[in-house]
Amino acid sequence: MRLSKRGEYGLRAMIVLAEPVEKNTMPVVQIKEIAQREQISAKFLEQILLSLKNAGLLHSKMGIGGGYYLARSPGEITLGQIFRVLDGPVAPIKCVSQMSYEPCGCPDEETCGLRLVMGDVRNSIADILDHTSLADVTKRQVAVRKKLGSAKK
Amino acid sequence: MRLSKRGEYGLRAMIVLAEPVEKNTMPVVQIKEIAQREQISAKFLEQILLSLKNAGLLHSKMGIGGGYYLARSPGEITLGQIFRVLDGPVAPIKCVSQMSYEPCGCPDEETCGLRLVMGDVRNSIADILDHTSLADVTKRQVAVRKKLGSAKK
DNA sequence: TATAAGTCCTATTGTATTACTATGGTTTAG
DNA sequence: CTAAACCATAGTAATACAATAGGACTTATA
Repeated sequence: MRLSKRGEYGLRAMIVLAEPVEKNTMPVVQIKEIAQREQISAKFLEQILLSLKNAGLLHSKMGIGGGYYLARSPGEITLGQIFRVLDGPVAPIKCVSQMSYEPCGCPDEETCGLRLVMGDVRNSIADILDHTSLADVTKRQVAVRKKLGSAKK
Repeated sequence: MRLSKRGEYGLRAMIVLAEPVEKNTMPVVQIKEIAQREQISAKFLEQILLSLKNAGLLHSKMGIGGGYYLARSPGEITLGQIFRVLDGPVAPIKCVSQMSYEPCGCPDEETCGLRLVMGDVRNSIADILDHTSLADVTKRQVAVRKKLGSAKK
């Protein structure tokens, strides 16, 4: 049930891109900077960000001083949107996918026990991913940092 | 976030194998019969059932009139156990896996926003899979069948 | 206006995984 | 003793994944 590197890197990058927006600093960030901070190949990241741009989640500025920035406010971009662009449907099997249904091969879909359970799984994953925005993530990060900071020796 | 065919077929087969136990009929079922009912390659299914047997979830009887049967009662076998044998860890990324943790590459694991969210995802998947037994599945199937039956024209 | 620093875009490559297929063996009921 | 069933390993074609390569395009600024 795993997240691809593509998805992982893309989500990481989007979280990084949300930070300056929340802090009201310069929102345009370059590929190179994200790649360094997150320890990933700049070239690989490039094509991931490109996908996100083509999907309308990012905008970019070309030329010197250019880079990427979020197309909408962090509160309006959910992890589910990002995930689906990079890793496709959330559902474990196609016959329970809301966004891109396809029949699976079972004899009777309506009474298929596996389908019932996998439907639940899909819903609980989608619930989290579609109700967690980039703003929520940074908020949680801040909370954890504060907690760790106060517990420091 | 998808379930492999291996996992899908294995889960299907286990659900089939739980049926006769619940009905108190002969619990030993042959590969061929499962393969036909679920429309899958008998040879492929054979090696899936073998894995499940080696993992201790199934027992088998050789020779004429032989076949596979559940190692424990349907109420004591969870989908999570089956899933992990066939598809590995439930967690989307290794750094949130309870059963087989490995560090991922992020600079600071404790404050990694992605990790926090993926931890939630892992837990909600594991909650469902580890708290749903084969008995639960057949129970649900029966309930659905009854409901559909009463609604029939 | 030349150029450096950035994004844009496509193609290719190497590797790993997936989903089977093939083959040959072992065990046991009848 | 043999047919029906399980046991086990190896191979393969297709696909997806992760990354690399390289050139075209855009823009700030000296």
